[in-house]
Amino acid sequence: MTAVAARRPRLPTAERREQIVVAAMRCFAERGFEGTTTRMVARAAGVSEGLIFRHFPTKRSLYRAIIARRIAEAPAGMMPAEAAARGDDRAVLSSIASSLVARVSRDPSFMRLLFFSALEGAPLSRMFYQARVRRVRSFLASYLERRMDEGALRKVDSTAAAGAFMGMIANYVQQKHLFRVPVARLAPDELVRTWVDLFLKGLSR
Amino acid sequence: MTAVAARRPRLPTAERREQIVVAAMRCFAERGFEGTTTRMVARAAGVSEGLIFRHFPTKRSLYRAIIARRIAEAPAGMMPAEAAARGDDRAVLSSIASSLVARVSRDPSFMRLLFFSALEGAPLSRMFYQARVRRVRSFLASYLERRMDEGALRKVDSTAAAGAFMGMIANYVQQKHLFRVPVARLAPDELVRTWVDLFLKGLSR
DNA sequence: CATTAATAAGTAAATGCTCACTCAACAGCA
DNA sequence: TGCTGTTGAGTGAGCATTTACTTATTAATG
Repeated sequence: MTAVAARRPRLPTAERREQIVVAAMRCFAERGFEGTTTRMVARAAGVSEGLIFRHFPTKRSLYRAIIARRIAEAPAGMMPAEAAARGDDRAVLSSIASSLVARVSRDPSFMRLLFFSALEGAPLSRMFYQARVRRVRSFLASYLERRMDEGALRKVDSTAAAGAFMGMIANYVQQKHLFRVPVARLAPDELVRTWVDLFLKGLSR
Repeated sequence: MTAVAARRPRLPTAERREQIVVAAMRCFAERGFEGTTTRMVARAAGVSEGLIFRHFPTKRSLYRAIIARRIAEAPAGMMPAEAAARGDDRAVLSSIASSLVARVSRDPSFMRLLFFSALEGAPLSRMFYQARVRRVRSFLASYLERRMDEGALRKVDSTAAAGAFMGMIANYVQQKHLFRVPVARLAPDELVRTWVDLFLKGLSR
């Protein structure tokens, strides 16, 4: 974990900065802003505490850099345009659900960071939420709305419906990776199918 | 907020303890364990910092006392036994949903505390979760299972189904009271109806 | 291609401040 | 008067941040 400096590993600014950001991300995701000390970050990055402040003026600015970077990442697979274009409800919903489950399983620190930032009231937390959670729901809501207009699904409030679907998934990943409680007998792909079936049947005419 | 001491208000132990606990609950819910200082708690309770340590040996023990107390509270209305007994699906689901929404609206600090404790890895956080979240879901899962056995609902994994329903609600209250983003066009009771309709139709045979 | 001046990367050790926690003294009540 | 709830002034530890300094890399010059 700790990249111990094997004798003076002088790095160019960008690389070192990257290294610090990566280490800090792990720390902040694990213990939150208040729960993380600059000493911990330095240890995790394998550098001296002072160096952190050469790259970032304050601890808070390091935190901001991390959130900003995660905001910038693209939510790949969670807005399946093709499936949406051809009106394949099942594919749209499955894609959203399974890519969300997969993404969080691969990197739970992301979700932890999201929740920490919301709870601790970081200034960027709203943007964080908008960029990474809201957008997917809006995409789904628009899609559902269109399908309702086409008469393929029964009419209900599209935002509420999209929220309901996202909630099924969110609840699962939260329990699994945030509360870390045993969560379901079903395998992830069976769960996804269950959600999609339930939801589509619920919206059928 | 700060109950300023109007000249030496000597209180019996139990009362003073209560007062400290209540103030500390607000603080910890707002900023988490790491983000709260004993000074803040003292201010909020209107007592000196020293007094806190006469009633609780450590900051952590105060935190534990709070979590323990919240574990002990009963989740009123969220396990509607009568409606369940007479097999009124709509009443069971509506009752769970609307009492959860109402409870969190009335006291959002509860949910914040739950999430903080999970993220910060408080020792009691698992019990907290079990007592207050898991139990309701288990209740619902058993109910659904029974109704499936009776042939009133189609057969799906009851735990997954219960989780899906709870997720719809949880997602909503989280967005509203934790992320504090604008969340739905619908009024709470309309939302509840939408969830229940969607879910029951999804489980119909 | 040396030599060296300038700069960038790095650190250890301070700095002042805040934290959780303690304690001697005091004030209200039986 | 003795008991106890209460205070406010401590205390050392640990925090984010700064400083003063060392060492590696680059660039310019003869």
